[in-house]
Parts: sequence; structure tokens; C-alpha cells
Amino acid sequence: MDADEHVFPDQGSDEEISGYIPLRRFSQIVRIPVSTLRYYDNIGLFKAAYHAPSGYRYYAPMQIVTVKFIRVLVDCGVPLKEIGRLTKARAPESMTQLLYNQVLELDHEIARLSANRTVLNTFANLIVNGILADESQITVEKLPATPVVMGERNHYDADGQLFYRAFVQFLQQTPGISLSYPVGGLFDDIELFAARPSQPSRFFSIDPAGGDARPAGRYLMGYARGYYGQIGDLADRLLDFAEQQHLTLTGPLYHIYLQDEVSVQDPDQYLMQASVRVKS
Amino acid sequence: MDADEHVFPDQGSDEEISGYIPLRRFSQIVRIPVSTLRYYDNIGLFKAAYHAPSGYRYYAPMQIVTVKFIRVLVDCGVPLKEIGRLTKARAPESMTQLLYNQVLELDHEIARLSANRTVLNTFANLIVNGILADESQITVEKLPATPVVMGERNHYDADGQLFYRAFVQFLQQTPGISLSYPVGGLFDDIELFAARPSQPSRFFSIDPAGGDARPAGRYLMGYARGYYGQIGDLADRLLDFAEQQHLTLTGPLYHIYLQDEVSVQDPDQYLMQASVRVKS
DNA sequence: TTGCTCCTCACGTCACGTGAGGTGGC
DNA sequence: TTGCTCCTCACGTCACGTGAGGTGGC
Repeated sequence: MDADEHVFPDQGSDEEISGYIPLRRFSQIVRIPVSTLRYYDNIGLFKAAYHAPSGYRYYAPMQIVTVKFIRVLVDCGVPLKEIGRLTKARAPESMTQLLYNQVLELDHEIARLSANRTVLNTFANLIVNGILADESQITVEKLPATPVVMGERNHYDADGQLFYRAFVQFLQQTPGISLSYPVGGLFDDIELFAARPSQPSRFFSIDPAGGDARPAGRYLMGYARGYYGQIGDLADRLLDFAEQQHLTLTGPLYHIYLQDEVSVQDPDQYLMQASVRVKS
Repeated sequence: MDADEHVFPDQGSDEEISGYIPLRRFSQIVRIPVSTLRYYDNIGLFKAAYHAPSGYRYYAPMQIVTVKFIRVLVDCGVPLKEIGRLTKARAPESMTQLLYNQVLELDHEIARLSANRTVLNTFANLIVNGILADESQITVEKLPATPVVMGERNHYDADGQLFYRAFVQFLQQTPGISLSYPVGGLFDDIELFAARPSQPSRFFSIDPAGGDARPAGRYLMGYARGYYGQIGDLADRLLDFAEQQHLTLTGPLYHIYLQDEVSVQDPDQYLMQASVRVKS
């Protein structure tokens, strides 16, 4: 082809001869809605190669790759104004600058979405654990290590009213914590859990990337429904079962809300899981 | 704590006693703008636990995890209405349903962004190759394999006007092609390139995931500036160099626009790269 | 010639951000 | 008490989508 061939659209209205593609067909080829193409044309971001006197828009075939390139940028979240600025005053250097910057931003974005994915999976797994659990039973199960971010030791004043203070302090002051994950409580031993079930010794964030963990091992497990801190007779059921089965419990008790305000309407139906390690 | 403790906010206006967190502080803790929290409250998506008679909003500490959870969903692109529907009629089963669906959508989204990343990198690399190239020189370089998606053989009518038809046909009918990548042309041999530089025998899409490739090997490389199909004396320069250096050329000639309307203003300054394999 | 397609406003939408203007608690 | 913070509208923004109403080419 010669460079001149395509600059005279009026040579023929037939697409096959002129090379020009009418709006609708162009829209189908590039899979971009006509309203979007009209919008891009109107704001001057991506103009039709030829505006007929009738007002009809016609595009040049090479514009397919161009608009697809623009769409990738749009898809990456680059504002139309910035794309417009750059395509108007375009130069190889500034364009590579933008592109490599955008690649870095995409990396951040992908990392962000992956993190969100992990959060959603964590919540979903807890809820499903709750659905599948046989709540009324006390069981002994082999658990793999559960990574968490463990907080500092909590301090409760004499009046015992400062549960929330400790909770907020944990969320605010624990280094490396992501507030997006569910929070569990740790009691130094099962007796403390039985005595003051609303005062965990520590909080922990159920973050799969956490540096601490509930260690792998055999655990005595039990469930209870009720609002935060209401454990009914769970502590007794755990202790009774341990005694009957001649199990020795060791280490801290972990308590995790499998189903809470995130997935349950009635606060009295929140579902808690308690686990204490069994000495083998 | 007892379940009742926190339902009487008027017991004391002091945050430390009531457990309630005023809007501004809550905003700082969860890192969500006050305007956003007000908006969520207004549309009923996420209400402050306590609306004082003065109109002031106060939040319960447990709402920190709740709103963070909502924010993860927002961040995943779930519409506020859908989040609202689900948190109003929430149940463990429907919530896990949504969560696992959302995980799948996130996987698609991440795949989409990764694809975009690859596209941007491909464009950027071409442009940078153009910047770094010594345009006036003919060189011989060892190239790794370049994956592409190769199109069918083009057919040009006698009048030779149907370049665009072939181009569009390639874009429309090549299976597995992504329109987002730049397009190059292949000539059966260098003589064909010299004779009809605007009629490549095939087109190919420079897609790193392509099943075809420009094979690895030593290539005779040259550059030309000009509008599509204008190669100046590039063919002669390539042939002259080959003759002087006693090189035997083999196989097809690949031509790729390193810099075109994507990164260059002046159509006469588009930068093309031609490469032909050298028999060793 | 009919009808189908194109066009241009104009307005709606979504998830907020941003002042304007006014009130109320430390 | 001062001033600082909170509040509620109302309107703007971004990237389009959606008719309403009208014209023009196959």
C-alpha cells in the first residue's frame, strides 16, 4: 500500500474498497460498545478516522490495535484524561515511562486482589467449618498448624469492664496486623476460659501469613452458640469429656468465632469453636 | 463481658467506659474516610451501632472487623447493593456461596490483570527496543525465540488494494488471537519484502503466549522509519550487507513496528524492524 | 418508499468527595 | 465562652448506559 491510499475515504463508500469500517462493525470487531466508542470520540480520546458529512463515524483498520491498546490502559484503571494527555503528546520515552509505571501498579493491584482472595477464603473456611461441625459433640481431632498474628498479653482492670479497650488496643498496636482477618482469643488454660470467658489472655488475628501459629497436634474441640463471651456449659462439657476419656489437656485454649455478625443475623446464634491441645 | 453491657450507650459518654468509638476515631482505626462511613450509614449498608440524639455516630469495637470485611468485598468490586442484600438476609450458607463465587471472580480478575500486564510489557519492550536500536546500522544478532500467533496466508487480489481486508480478516478469523497485542507481518523471503513491502504473506500477533514463534537463531536486522509499508531503501541495505559479509539468508522476513501510532505522533516517523535469519 | 440505522442531546448511575451552611458538645 | 467538630443537604465527578426525538442512507 501507499501512504496516500487511505486518506481519501470519499473514493468509495464501500468498506471493502476504502478500507474504512463503520461504527457498528468496528464495535463488533473490537468488542467495545458503540456508546463507549461514541463517548471516546466525543471527548477526543479516540477519534474515528473519518467523520462523514452525515455525521457517521468510520474507523481505519489500524485503529483496531490502537483502541485495543487504549482499552488495556483503561482496564488497568488509568484515567481517560491521563490516557488522552499521553496519546496527544506521545513520544516513545514518555510512553515507556507510563507503561512501566503501570506494570508496577498492576503488580500492586494483583497483590491487593490476592490478599483479598486470601481474606475471603479465610472467612469462607471458618463459616464452612461451622456448617460442617457437629456442634453438640465434643471431639478430639488432629489439626494442622494454623498461622496467626498473636497480640500482646491483655491487661484487664479490676472492674473487668475493659474488654473492648484490650480488643481495640490489640487491633491498633499489634505490629504487622491486617484488620481484615477475623480475630480469635487465647486463654492461658481451660480453667481461665471457664472462669472468665470474656477475658482472653491474648487476641490473635487469623491471618494465613502470620508469623505465629496454633501449633499442629491433637485437640479437644467443642462448640457453643451465643453472643460474644457467652459460652454456656461448654467449659464443663470439655472438662467432663476430658475426664471421662482420661485425656490430659495442655497449653492454652483457643477460641474462634466461626459464625458471627458477618454471617449470622441473630446475635444469640453466633457459633464459637474452642480448642485445647491433648497431651499424647 | 455480659451481652447487655454494650447496649446502653448512655451509661457514659466516655469511650473508655461505654466501649463506643466516635466516627472520627473509628475512621482512623479502620482507615476508611469519614465521608465513606457516613455514606454507608446513610444508605443503610453499615450503620453506626449508636446514633446519639445529637446525630453523632458511634461505633462498637466489634464493628471494626465487620466493616473491614465489607471493605474487602467492596474492594473486590461487589456492588454495595449486593453487599447490603446479603448482610441484611445473611445466613452461613448464602454467605459462603457469595464468598466462594467471589473468590472465583477474583481469580478471573487476577488473570485479566496479569494478561494486561503482559500486554503492557510487550508494547513497552518493543518501544524500548526501538529507542535502543542503532537505526542506521545493519547488524547480525542472536535472537531467542519470539512466540507469536501466526495467521493464515493472505490473499491479495490483482489490484493489490486489499491490504486492509487481509489485515481485518487476520484479526477476525485467527483462532486464539487476542486483539490487544501488536501485529507484525511475515514475508516468504526478502525478495518478496523488497518487491511488495505492503503485502506481507502472513500477519502474526506478538502474543507471548502464542503457539507459533519466530525461531531462535542469528538474524540479519535492519530498521526503517516511515508510514506503514514505506521501507525506503531498507531491503537494499539488508541485501548489500549480506553480500558484503558473505551471509546466506534463509527463511521468511519478519517485520515489526517497534514504534507506531501508539507511541509516535508523526506517521512518517514510525519505526519498523526487519529480521531475516542467517544461515550459519 | 419503508424501515432500519445512525445521530445528538439529556439525564441516570455508581460510589463516593467536596464545600456550604448550620448546630452542638469539650 | 470560644472554637473546633459534628451534622445535613446539595452538587460535582468519572465512565459510561439509556432512552427520547430526529435525520438520513440501503
